[in-house]
Amino acid sequence: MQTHDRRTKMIDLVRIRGFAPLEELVRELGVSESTVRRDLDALQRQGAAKRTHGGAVYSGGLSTATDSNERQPANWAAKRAIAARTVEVIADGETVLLDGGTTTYEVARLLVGRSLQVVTNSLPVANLFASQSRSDLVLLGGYVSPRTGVCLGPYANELLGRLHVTTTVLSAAGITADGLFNAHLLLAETEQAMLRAAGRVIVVADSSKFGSKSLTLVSGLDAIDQLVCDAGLLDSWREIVLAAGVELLIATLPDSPAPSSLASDTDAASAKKTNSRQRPRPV
Amino acid sequence: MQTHDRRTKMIDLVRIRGFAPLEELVRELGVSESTVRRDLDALQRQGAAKRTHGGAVYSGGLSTATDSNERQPANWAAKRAIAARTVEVIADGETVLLDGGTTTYEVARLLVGRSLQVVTNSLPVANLFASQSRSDLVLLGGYVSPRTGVCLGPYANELLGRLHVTTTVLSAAGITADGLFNAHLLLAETEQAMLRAAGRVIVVADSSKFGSKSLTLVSGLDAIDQLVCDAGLLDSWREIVLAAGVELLIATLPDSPAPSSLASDTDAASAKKTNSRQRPRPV
DNA sequence: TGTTTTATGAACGATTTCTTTCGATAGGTG
DNA sequence: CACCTATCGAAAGAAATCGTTCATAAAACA
Repeated sequence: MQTHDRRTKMIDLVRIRGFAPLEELVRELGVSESTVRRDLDALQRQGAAKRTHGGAVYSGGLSTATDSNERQPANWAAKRAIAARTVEVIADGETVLLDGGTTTYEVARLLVGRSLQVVTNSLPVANLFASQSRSDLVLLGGYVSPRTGVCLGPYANELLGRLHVTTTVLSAAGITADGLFNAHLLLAETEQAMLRAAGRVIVVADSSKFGSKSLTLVSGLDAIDQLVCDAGLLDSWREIVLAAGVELLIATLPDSPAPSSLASDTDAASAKKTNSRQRPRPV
Repeated sequence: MQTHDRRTKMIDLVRIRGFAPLEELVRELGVSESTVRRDLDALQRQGAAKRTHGGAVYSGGLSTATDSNERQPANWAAKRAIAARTVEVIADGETVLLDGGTTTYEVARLLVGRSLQVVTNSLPVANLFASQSRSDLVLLGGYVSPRTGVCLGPYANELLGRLHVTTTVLSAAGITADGLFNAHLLLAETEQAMLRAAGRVIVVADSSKFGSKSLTLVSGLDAIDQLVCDAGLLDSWREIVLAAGVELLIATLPDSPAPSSLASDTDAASAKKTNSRQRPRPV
């Protein structure tokens, strides 16, 4: 077996499994430990895999580009908080349309396990729900953008034209008084179709998005029903948003209620613990 | 922070990253190493994660169910050989439509990195190409089947009606003289649409599929241009296939590191090596 | 054909991680 | 108030992994 073939097989194995222990690679490829280590070094330099203690993780795919690497911790905390606040206003049984983007991805993660009908154009989001049987999943088709993993193009827009969802969760690259901006022309068209398909439009955007325009205008602020943002939003922006008739939801950082309840890990005290969630909800 | 919340966050982190080093979990969750280990043990007993040296891998999703576990080694080797033979008859620059299924997934793996236009209804296949910029990717939309991760339904079929591809690679649950069979009614319709969209139809099926019917008939043998199978195909089936005007491609196992032969090789080689090492060559 | 380069496997010390064990703290219970 | 359980953090020995080095074999090359 040649070196190149072996490395191809190796990265195949790592990619399929997501993580491959070194010992397993040694066994399945029939070469020595040293050779596997050297190959993994080469694959790591090449960017296809990332070595860890005991093996290697696949890092060539979308997963690395989107989430594995470090993001700004502050931004990440804000996104998580926004996502946690967003899922509070989504009820079980709804049909939810999820846009692409890191913030909507966080929303999607928190929705996994809920009883929902999910519609999305994002491949990473679809992967979250694909294995679940709790929620139905509808994927918009079309051309898949390599960098972001979202489906674009006329097919996606046309399919959207025939769907109606109760709630659309939309992301944005920038927000000004003029409305929502996005960096992709095709994506803007798809998002406009998402707006038309929605009974309720929720926009998730951290405060850093405000005041910055991007390539193309998606829609005006009046198309938005609810906007979820972190507490860093300036008062001037709050006024602008409220003046446009948008309900503003501010996510607070310290509180992070995980709505997903796992099965009883320890049988004893779980019943009492579930009561620990205290959130006086004024109606 | 409560134990349950912490474990929820932990499995979230592991799921997002695919692999999470222990040290990273210690840092991000703000607890001691011992606690993280104990939690990972619990999550592993629960089946949500799998511990490895230095961290944990997510094991709750589709990846585990579909590929990480062991498949039948014989069948797997046949599928790989079929896939290797199939990609030989696919030229760069083609527009290839890839069906769902484990064999077509192997074909897809070997096509990653080629310069192609790929159309598929399979989420796992799409994930293989999503990160690549070498090949364009078009994903069929529609309802996503939770178990297999393929897109089904009228939307997928309608989109297929407007596409034309040079080659369709189709899988089958069973093959008889009547034609191809499949186990899903909706999938059969989608595959019929795939046949109509194709300039050339390649069916990949290992020899165990022959002679077994399944829920529904997809098409007759005359719709097939090329059929790729392993060498275990009986002559009687070969005649039937050839009589239907199908070009038959038999996949051979050129490099199959069978464990028995590998072991004997190792023994012989080690004996020889030991001998030569004991007698150093004079310089 | 002889030389150079590359690839491979084995060994050893250094480093890291794992498991086990122990003590401390918080919260519930009689 | 005393007791008990569950959880957590820390330490130490055991085990596994990593990086390096060296010798051999194969391949590329002149």
